[in-house]
Amino acid sequence: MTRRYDASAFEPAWVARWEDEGLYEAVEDPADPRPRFYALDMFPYPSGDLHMGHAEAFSGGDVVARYHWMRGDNVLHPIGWDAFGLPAENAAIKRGFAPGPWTEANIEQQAASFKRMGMSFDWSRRLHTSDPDYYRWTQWLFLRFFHKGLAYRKESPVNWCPKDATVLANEQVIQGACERCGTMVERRNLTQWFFKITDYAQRLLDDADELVDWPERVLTMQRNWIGRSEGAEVTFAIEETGEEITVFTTRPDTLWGATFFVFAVEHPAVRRLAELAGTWEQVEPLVRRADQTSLVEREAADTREGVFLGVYAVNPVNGERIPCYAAPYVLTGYGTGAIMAVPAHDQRDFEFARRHGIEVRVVVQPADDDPLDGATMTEAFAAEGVMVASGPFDGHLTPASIAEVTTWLEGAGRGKGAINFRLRDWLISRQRYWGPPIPIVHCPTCGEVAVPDDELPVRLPEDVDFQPGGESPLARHATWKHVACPTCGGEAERDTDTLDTFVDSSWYFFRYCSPGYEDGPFRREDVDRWMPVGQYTGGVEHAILHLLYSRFFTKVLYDLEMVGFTEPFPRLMNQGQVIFDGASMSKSKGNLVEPMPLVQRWGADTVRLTMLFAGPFEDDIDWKLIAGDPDKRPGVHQWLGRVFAAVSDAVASTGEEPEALVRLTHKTIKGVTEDVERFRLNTAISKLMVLTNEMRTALDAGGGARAAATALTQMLAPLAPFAAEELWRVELGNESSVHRSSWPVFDPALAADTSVTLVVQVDGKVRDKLEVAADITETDALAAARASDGARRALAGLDVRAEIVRAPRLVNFVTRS
RNA sequence: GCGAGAGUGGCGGAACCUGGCAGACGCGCUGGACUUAGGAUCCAGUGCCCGAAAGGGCGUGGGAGUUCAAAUCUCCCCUCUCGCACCA
Repeated sequence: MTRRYDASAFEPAWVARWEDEGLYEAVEDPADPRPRFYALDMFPYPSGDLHMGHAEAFSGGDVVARYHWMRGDNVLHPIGWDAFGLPAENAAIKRGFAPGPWTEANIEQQAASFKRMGMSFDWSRRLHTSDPDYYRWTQWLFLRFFHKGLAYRKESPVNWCPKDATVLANEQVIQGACERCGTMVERRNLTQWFFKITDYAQRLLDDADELVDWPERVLTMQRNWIGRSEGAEVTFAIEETGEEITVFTTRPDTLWGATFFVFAVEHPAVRRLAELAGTWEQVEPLVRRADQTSLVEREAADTREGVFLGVYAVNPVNGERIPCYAAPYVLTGYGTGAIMAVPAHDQRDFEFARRHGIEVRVVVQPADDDPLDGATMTEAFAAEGVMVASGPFDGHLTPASIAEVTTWLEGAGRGKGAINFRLRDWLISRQRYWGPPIPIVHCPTCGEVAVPDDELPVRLPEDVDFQPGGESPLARHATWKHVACPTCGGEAERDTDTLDTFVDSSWYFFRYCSPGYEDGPFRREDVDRWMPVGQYTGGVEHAILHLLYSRFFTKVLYDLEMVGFTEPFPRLMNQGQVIFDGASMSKSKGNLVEPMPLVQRWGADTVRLTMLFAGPFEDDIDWKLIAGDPDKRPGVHQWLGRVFAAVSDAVASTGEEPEALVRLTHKTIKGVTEDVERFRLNTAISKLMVLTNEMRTALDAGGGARAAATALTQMLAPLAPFAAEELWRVELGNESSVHRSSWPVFDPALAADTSVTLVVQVDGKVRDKLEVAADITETDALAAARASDGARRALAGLDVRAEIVRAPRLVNFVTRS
């Protein structure tokens, strides 16, 4: 009987049945001979129900996990929630709830939605980062960093979001605005906790070369973020005080062209030097303004502003005295916060020099062009050339001379080769409630003291006014912070800041390997058995933040001998964003489309297929363009209807399976396998559609299609797990799940065509097409082509000068010379 | 400005890795069949132009090049998206 497709009739039942059968639990038995495969999805924030982006990302990840099960792997496909942090906390406060219960409620909702969508998660390993059993180990790991000198506290200018009332990491500031709320970030001098990620800058950069299965754009973003520059450090002396100020430059070959010297306005020497020289009155307004304006305002401001400090620096290569300025265009966080300025060969210095009437001295001339004149040039010359007016280096060619000058500086004790990174240390403390308390006690006599491991977790109190307000809510609690110093027993105070959410999410994938482990964050044997992750799937918005931090964590844990590898995610897949009519979806815009109502109406398989068939997984999906009329039946739903009809008819069919269908079945297995391996799910689905159409043709002609139906159902299983299971067990009559069946294999002999289309061209234009045997000889192919109607017509009256024969695909007659 | 990626029908996209039938598959649209009038289903057509048809011409952002042959390889240009953005 032809079976009608009605998803609601069986999808919920399979959810329950799969759970009863424990179908998706990873097997821990070390004696299990199957290869292990760790399919990891970036865990979600519980800030509401699932959105369309989750539907796409997790559908893709689920295909990978299910495919690997069918390939015979022992698959670990866990799920958890990134439950701490600003997104959840802000959403809860906005709605008048406490973050904890609100987060829990969302998690339950998302969990139910994931199950309804047919995600093959191993629920026994579920974790929440806000659970004390989890954040205990987040704190424990923080202390390992602390003891190793990789977690430290310092006062420095930091990013402050006035709306969220907390500091932010550099990575959380997007174009000068808070990553979360979009408010312009301010700069404040505060004492904060940092992770010393800069110690790992070179390794993060070097190991990126190994990540060949990462999207190129993500690697590029990470490399740019780390921002390595090679150059030299050169020490200048301040004439008036004799103090030495070191600068970093990538162009030591232009040292002889330095005609002024610039300090960042925040540089600690600025005030002292200005007061000494009696210029503080002129300098102070600039310093104060830079301190108070937001980063964006500062960048948009007069870019070549600056004030003469009244003192002079001595150029170590020629003893020349050059004026010192303070200017906002020199950044305090990069290099040493002071620069030598070479206006002839740096555009920024050039503009500053012209503005302030400073000499522009050319020390590199273009090799094959008219010589430059510093007095008249209109822009800096940064290209390669010949060094001039540079003492012992006159005539040397740059950039080769950079290394020569560096060596010479080192020999003369005036400088040394140096490497600088753009990457800054990771600011991890937050003045907010919803995160793991930093497990440190501040003691007046002992200083910063680690909370002993056996006193972890330092629990987050629940009786707290968690409204943000400039200091951490934990500081406002009446009693929480008062403790005895673990070292001396005297009166002391807990650190009242909490850890950045990204600390929680930098190690969760290790915890999945040892769920519930009580003697540490994870067992090394477990982690080394499952990891590195076989396939990591998630959004490109984490290209820098989460992925860089997780790589950093893994390297630190490697150095602590807690894991046996240095890269956690060798294979990364980023799904594109789901947008609507060119804009991001949001409730305020009224263009939010949520997956669960669609699941209710059309079924989970339809939602999964819609996302996966829309285009390449890594491309953005514009819902407005793919969805069509919301009241019309989606195309993939119609296809599933045809699949149900074809498979059920095939079961009832008694005829012989036609050769063309057998052949197509094997070709499809070959093609779909390749597509799934390469994550090309849109084309995998299209190939299954073609097979479905061919089955229909065969059945309508009275033929059989049972083998095709079996293969189609199995290949459908990772993509549309409910429909495939229903067909597999009910229509095809199998006892056990299609999701534990073996992925079909193709017979190469049957996957190859016996006859192919021979294209006949004249001068590269198609003039005829012939069906020929796949093993046709070149001679026969040429003869057949020559005899074809199309060729005869097109060649009439023309001389054939050459015949290109590529049997069995093509023959091209060339008539032109 | 620097870096990365992308430009193919009315739409999403396929073919690009490996040069050889451009437009698979689906949506939409047009015409038809059927009917218990349904979220139907099925059949046919659907790049553009000329033509009744046969057939022909044009066609993958633009321009050059390599080649018997270019969406595909090379170079230049244009446009768009994303990321970074005074990083010395």
